[in-house]
Amino acid sequence: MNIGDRKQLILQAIIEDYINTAEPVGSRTISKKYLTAISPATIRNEMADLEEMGYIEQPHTSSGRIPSDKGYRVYVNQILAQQKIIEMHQEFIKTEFFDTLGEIDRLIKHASKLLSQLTSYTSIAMAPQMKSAMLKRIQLIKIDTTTLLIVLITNSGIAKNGVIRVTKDLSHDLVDKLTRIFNEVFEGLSVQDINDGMIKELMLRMNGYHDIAEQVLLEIIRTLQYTDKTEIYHDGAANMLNLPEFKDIDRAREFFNILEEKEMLFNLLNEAENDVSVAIGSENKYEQLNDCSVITATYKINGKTIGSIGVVGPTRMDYTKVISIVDCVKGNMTEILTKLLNR
Amino acid sequence: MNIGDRKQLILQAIIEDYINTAEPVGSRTISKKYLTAISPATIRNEMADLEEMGYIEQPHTSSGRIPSDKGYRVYVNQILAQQKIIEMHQEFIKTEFFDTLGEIDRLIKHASKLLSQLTSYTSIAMAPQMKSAMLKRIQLIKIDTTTLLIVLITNSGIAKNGVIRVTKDLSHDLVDKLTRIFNEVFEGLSVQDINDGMIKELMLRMNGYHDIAEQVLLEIIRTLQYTDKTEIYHDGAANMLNLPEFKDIDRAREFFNILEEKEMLFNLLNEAENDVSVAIGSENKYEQLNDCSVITATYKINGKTIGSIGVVGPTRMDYTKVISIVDCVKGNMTEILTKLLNR
DNA sequence: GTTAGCACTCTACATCTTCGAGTGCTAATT
DNA sequence: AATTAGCACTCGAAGATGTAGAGTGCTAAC
Repeated sequence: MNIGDRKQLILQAIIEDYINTAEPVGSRTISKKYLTAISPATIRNEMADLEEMGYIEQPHTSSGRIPSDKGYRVYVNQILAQQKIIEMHQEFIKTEFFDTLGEIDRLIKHASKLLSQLTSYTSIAMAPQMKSAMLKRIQLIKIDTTTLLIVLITNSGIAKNGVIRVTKDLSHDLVDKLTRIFNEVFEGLSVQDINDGMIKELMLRMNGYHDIAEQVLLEIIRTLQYTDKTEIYHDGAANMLNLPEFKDIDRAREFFNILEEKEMLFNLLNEAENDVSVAIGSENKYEQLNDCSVITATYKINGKTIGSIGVVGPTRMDYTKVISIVDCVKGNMTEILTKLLNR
Repeated sequence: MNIGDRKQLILQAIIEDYINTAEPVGSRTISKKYLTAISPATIRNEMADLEEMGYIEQPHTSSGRIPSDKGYRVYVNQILAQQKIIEMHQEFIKTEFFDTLGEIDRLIKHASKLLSQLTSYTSIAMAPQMKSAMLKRIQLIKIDTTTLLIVLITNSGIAKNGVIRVTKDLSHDLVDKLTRIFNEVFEGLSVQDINDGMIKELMLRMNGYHDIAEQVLLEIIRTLQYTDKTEIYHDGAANMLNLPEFKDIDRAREFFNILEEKEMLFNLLNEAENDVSVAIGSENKYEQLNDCSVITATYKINGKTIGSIGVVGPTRMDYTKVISIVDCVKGNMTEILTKLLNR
């Protein structure tokens, strides 16, 4: 899929100029600012070719060209292939993160803020996913005669709470016994791993307390799933209003609507691949994002993917910069989380 | 501070028309739509007086009048005094809430969504404040050799977690003993109540484990305070972009910036008074909100205020409707929470 | 005290014009 | 054969102009 060296250079020039100015780029500009050795006329010919091939577009006759999604794709692939990831802000991000030891939630929110500040776009981030996390420990605590607190602790050291109301007054000994059984059956498993066999075993051992066992089990599943879909953060939404592409109120409103659809953000982040992935304009599965680009990456603990972060910006996005930053933030999160867990 | 019956009627007409249309209101409109018995000329005279008194303003010579903050204030005071709170959506809100039994967080988020949907403005809501909540129970759980999970349970049945890392490997018995001491010293108190005397007592009884006691105490305080300032939700921000007053991107950007300042939202909600309070335009303590109105109310458990909710909209806001809705949602939250706790 | 009448003001909107950036094509140049 | 200069043409952005309409304040009549 080689499009020719000179064409490639011209495409790159168009993209980079457009990223900076948000204005269609003309042949004269390219000749003057980027490729002084080539005359505007020649560039015009090449641009006609590039347009025919679908890499650039003309908003109207007699205006300059703007990159198409396909054009950006070529450009981004080049960046990704060349591992052109710059050590930009590397040091800054590192020091920023070392200031936020503490709870994981805080780390995620901090990462989100950092992403939006550094990129000047909108960041999104999901907290560690509980559905696939291994349960290290389940603890039932009796709060009062009818209330039971369920504390779930995962292998990654994250704790979540759920509450159930019971009709019988359970003795402390019984609560301890239930706790023990739950741990023996489910320790080391994730919610996804639970199958009928285990439930049968649980019920067998819970003889006489089937109703409570069921209640607890349901609450465990509900707590974990609820957490996953709701602990989604975003930051820097207001940044978007600085961009010329959002001077149109309708577009802006659509964008802000997306941010309030947690479900959608969840799906976006859930598709993030191992490393850094980029979805450009129409490549996005949601129509509403068809003139945005989304860059996502996953963070891990001990090599296991547990959540993801991302940046949403206009298709006219400074890809090199944003990819670098997302990559770097993801790397630092992984590092910190792993250290935190193993120390 | 009686401004005269007819003037009052005219002011009211101006405000109500302006709320609907967002256009300056002229004398002819009032004569035709509201006060058919009075001629435009008379109304013009009265309007000149109202303007002199500061209740209405003229954007430019030869345009209609718009209400000033002072004008809105008179209008709102009237609503509040007459207890003109309508039973609007009462039934709907009630049934909506009965669908969300479960965790308190969920309830708050749901309330926030409901507020923004019903009002078409932006809602804000804070989760129950932990700083002033009474601690019912403190539970330390050993996760592994160096990690201790702290579970805090308040009187209102809300649980929060904190984690600390310790250098010594503590035995289970010791952890239980520490748990017991912490409970004996702090049960029934709020963080705010903690004083030097208690810390001394704690240290005395924790002989030999001062460092751990201190670590736990700090983490307790930090967890509660952190929660308070960060668990602030908002919803319906995109609604604002439908309003003509936000067609100006700069104003919109400013507004969205406010929403990302959790600190500010926290302070706004923290000032909410018992019942429903209204801050109109320049009455707001933050300059950025000078052309917005904020309506807040507090929700309670067993008669004790534990958090608050609010709606932010343009000064040209349908006060009657919004005040009613905020009042009603607050009432339902209080009811549900109290029931939830006492059953 | 109220109202009709009128001259005046100001904005919003539509129309027109101009300017400049950019193009594609052709013919000359390398 | 590839490149470039030259030129006529296109189109949008921005300013200028004109007009209609909504609204006012004032005066004089009711």
